[in-house]
Amino acid sequence: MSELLVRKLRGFDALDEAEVRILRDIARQARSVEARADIVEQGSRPGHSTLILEGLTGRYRILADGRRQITSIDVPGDFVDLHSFTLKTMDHGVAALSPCRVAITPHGELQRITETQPHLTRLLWLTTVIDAAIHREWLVGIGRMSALERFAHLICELYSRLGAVGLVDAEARSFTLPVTQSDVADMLGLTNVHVNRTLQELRRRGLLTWRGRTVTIPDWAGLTDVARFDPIYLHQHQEPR
Amino acid sequence: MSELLVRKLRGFDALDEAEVRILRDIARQARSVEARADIVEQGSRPGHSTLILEGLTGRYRILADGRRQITSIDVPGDFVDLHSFTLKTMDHGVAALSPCRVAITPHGELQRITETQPHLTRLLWLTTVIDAAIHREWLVGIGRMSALERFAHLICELYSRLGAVGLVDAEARSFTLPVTQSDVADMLGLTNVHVNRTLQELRRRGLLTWRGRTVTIPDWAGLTDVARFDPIYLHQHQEPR
DNA sequence: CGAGGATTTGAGCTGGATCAAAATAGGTGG
DNA sequence: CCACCTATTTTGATCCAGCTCAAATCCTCG
Repeated sequence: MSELLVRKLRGFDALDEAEVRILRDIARQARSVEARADIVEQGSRPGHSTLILEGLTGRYRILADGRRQITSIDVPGDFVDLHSFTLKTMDHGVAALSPCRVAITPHGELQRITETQPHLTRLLWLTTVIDAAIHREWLVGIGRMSALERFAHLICELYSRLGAVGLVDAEARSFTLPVTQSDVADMLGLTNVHVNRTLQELRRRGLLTWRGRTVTIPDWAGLTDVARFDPIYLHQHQEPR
Repeated sequence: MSELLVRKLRGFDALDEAEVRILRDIARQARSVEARADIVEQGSRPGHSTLILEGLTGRYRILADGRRQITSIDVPGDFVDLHSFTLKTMDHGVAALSPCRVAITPHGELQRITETQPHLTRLLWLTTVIDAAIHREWLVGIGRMSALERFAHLICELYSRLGAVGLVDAEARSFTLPVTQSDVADMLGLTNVHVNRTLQELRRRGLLTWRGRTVTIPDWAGLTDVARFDPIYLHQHQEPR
């Protein structure tokens, strides 16, 4: 069930058979979630962490006056709230951005892994540390880059992350992005109107198309150049951890 | 030497004597770092993690054209790069924002803790997960809040975090903030000019004074109100982890 | 084939940027 | 203790990227 997780962690370090067995067994009770439904509520104290099998989810905060900021997007193979295992209380919500399938891992199971599987523990720790690295990258984007640069950067990031779990069409340089422009606006700290205008500029420059739910990148070099995209922050390479 | 770390972790969960002994012994080779010097270089592969004993440090990225974004600020008792233990390669730099004293913990030591001290491992993991929670809070600020709101929020956060390690004057509601307005600008994603104007507005409203290196908060309720500050994201309370 | 959500366009506005210069403050050496 | 030097803070004037509000258009899928 959680083959994607195995695949993702193998991208960071080799796994032995016992570890693979544990990971294959880690996620239970797969269920479907409809688009826009909350998967984890802000302020809740979940007794399990949720793994995405299909679809995209977003961690978000809504301010009193309705302003929303999506602080991260998660893709299949990601835990949306592994951090709730040590944090205990959710300081933000997690919503399905598209229809999703998810599975859960009881925190007791994670506890057992920390007691008996130090290497696996370090790898799970690593995934939360990479979440933080992505947050930092977004901070640099929202804080210091233009709308055009950060939209381009987001697309580069998603292409790389989805690629790591085999969810891109490498031939066509395309992937499925089943979210609205308003969702993208809440990720980039922009309005939907400005996201739309920025998208048009990316199209005009021949860097991107986005028709239906499919994003295509006709000029990867051009896009990474505009985005100043350097994938090291994703740490997608194997080494002893 | 790392009494502050003990104090900080005790704020999250009770520690037994063996754990306290390990933590007291964890940081070695204290040294001084002058203001503005790099403590960890972007792209480096440190063999140890650095703990702050005194002073303030910032994690930062500089873009090709010189724009700088500080993605987090660390205070005494914080590891500036505990994440480098699993990440291996630094995807950003860490600089001393003021004169600092720091100590180091070899990664081999951390490795040993993950092999033999699951509870301590979870607490160290927790500190990195709280770093991420702070990143998310900053994202909400930069993405969706005004300059005034986020400046106020930063001050509330620093007061809370410094308070957790005993570095505020609770009587006077003041603390030492030995950084420049340009540093604050790079934290908030603003220019130094606008930070200055925003500071004047905070002063005018009687929410804040900042003379020399001392920040005083004459009206905590007013400041938290402007900032929409809710400290849950700092997770500063004891519970079994 | 219709309806409601999503995208797109238009027009005017504003928070924060930019550029430049003046006023202060902290350190330092004499 | 003073004079000086440099970094920092503050002010002023102007500009612009992205916002707001409002109204089409265009999908999509039931």
